[in-house]
Amino acid sequence: MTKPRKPSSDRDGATEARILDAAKIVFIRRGTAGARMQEIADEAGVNQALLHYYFRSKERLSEAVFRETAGRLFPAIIQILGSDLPVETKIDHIIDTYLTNMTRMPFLPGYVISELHHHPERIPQLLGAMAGGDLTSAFRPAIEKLDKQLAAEFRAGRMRRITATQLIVNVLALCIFPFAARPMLRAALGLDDEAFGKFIEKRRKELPVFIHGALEP
Amino acid sequence: MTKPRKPSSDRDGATEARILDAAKIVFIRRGTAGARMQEIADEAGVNQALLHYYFRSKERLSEAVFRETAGRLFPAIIQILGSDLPVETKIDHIIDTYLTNMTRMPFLPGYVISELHHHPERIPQLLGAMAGGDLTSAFRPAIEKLDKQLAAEFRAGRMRRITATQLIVNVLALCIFPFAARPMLRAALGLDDEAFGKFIEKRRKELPVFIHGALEP
DNA sequence: GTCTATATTGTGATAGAC
DNA sequence: GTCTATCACAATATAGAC
Repeated sequence: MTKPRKPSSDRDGATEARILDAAKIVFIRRGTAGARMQEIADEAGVNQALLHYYFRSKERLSEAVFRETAGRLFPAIIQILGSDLPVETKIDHIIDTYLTNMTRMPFLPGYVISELHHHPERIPQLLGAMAGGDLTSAFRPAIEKLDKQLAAEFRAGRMRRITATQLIVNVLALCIFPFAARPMLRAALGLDDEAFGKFIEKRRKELPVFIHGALEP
Repeated sequence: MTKPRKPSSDRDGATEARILDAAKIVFIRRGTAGARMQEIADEAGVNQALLHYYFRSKERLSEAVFRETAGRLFPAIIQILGSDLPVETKIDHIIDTYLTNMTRMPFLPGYVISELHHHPERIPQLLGAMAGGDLTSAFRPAIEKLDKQLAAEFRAGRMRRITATQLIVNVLALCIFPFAARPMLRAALGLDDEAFGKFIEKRRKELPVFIHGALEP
C-alpha cells in the first residue's frame, strides 16, 4: 500500500532518481571535470544543496553515474564469449548487442573512453554488478574459451589462424569506434543524425560478412 | 650568428616552445576541462603569469595544443586515399602510418576523442595546416577516388562489394581503437606497457591479412 | 621577458530555516 | 526533504616591480 506523506516530500526515491538521471546527462555531455553541480541541479529541476543531500559530493555522484552507465558495457560481452555458442554465432551476437545498445546511447562510448583516459583508476567499476574482482580475471575464462574454439576451427581447416584477444579487439573496434568517433565521422562524411543511424544499420548487415570473410582460410 | 642577449631573457622562442610542450603534456593527460594552468606552469618550469603573457588565456592555449596534436591526424590519411596507389597498398600504408604514429603518442587518440566528444565545435581544427574548409569537402575527393577503385575491383571480380566510407571506417577503427581504449584493454587483457607494444606490433603484421581477407570475393 | 603579488570570479560544499 | 543564503577555497587572469 502506498501511503501518501506530507505534500512537501515525495518519498519513493523519485527525487534521487531524477537527480541521477540529470547527472547522467550532464556528466556524459561535459565529462567529469567539465560538469557543474549547478547544471545538474537545473537539469533535475532542484537546487544544488539537494544534490549533496543525496550524494554527498560531486565525486560520489560521478562514480554513481559511471557505474550505472559504463558498468553495463562489459558484462554482456563476457557472458557471450564464455558461452558454448559457435564462434560465428558469438560474433554475430556481439555485433547485434553492441550496435543495438549504442544506438540507444550513442554518446556512451565517447564518455567512457574519455573518463578512462583521464581516470584509469576507475577501471574496476567497469565490472558493474558483476562479482568484485579485476577485469583480467573476469575476462580470462571468456578468452580461454574462445581461444580453444579458434584453435579447433583452425585445425579443422575452417578458419585462418587468429588469437582470441586480437579477434575480440577487432570486433569491439568495428562496433564501438564509429560511436566513439561520431563527431569526427559526422563531420568527415557529412552525416546528420538520421544519416548516421542509417550508416550504423548498414554496418549491422555488413560487419558479420566483413569479419567472417576475414576469418576464412 | 646567435647573438647572446641579456642573461634574463632567452630570445629564440625557446620559452614559448617549452610552455607549449608542457601544455601538450598536461592537456592530453587531464583534458581541457581538467587541466590546470598551475600544473602547466610547473611542468614548464615557469610561473603562471608567463603562460598568459604568451597565450593570453587557457582557452587559446588549449586551442594551440589541439591544433598542433590532433591537426596531424587526418591530413595523412586524406593524402594516401587520394593517391593513385592500388587499394591494397593504400590500406597497408594507412595501417603502417597510424600504428607508427600512435605508438609514438599512444595517448593521442584518447585525448582527441575526449575533446571532440565534449567540444565538437573544434572539428574544423582537425584539418591542421591544410587549406581552410570543412572536413566533408576535404575528405570528398579521397572518398570518391577510393569508391571508384573499389567499384572497379568489384566488377573485375577481385573484391567483395563494399563502399569507401565503410572500408575507411573499418580500417581506422582497427588501427585507432586499441589506443583509444588502451586503459581498458590493458586491464582486460592484463598487459603492461611492453606487452601492449608487442600486441600492437602483432597487429601491424596481422591487420593487413585480416582486412584483405575480408575483402576477398 | 619573467617574476611576485593580488584582483575577481567560479564552484563545491555546508548551515539552518521551513 | 527541500529550500535560501553563505562560506571557503580553487582557478583564471591582471598589475606592476624588476
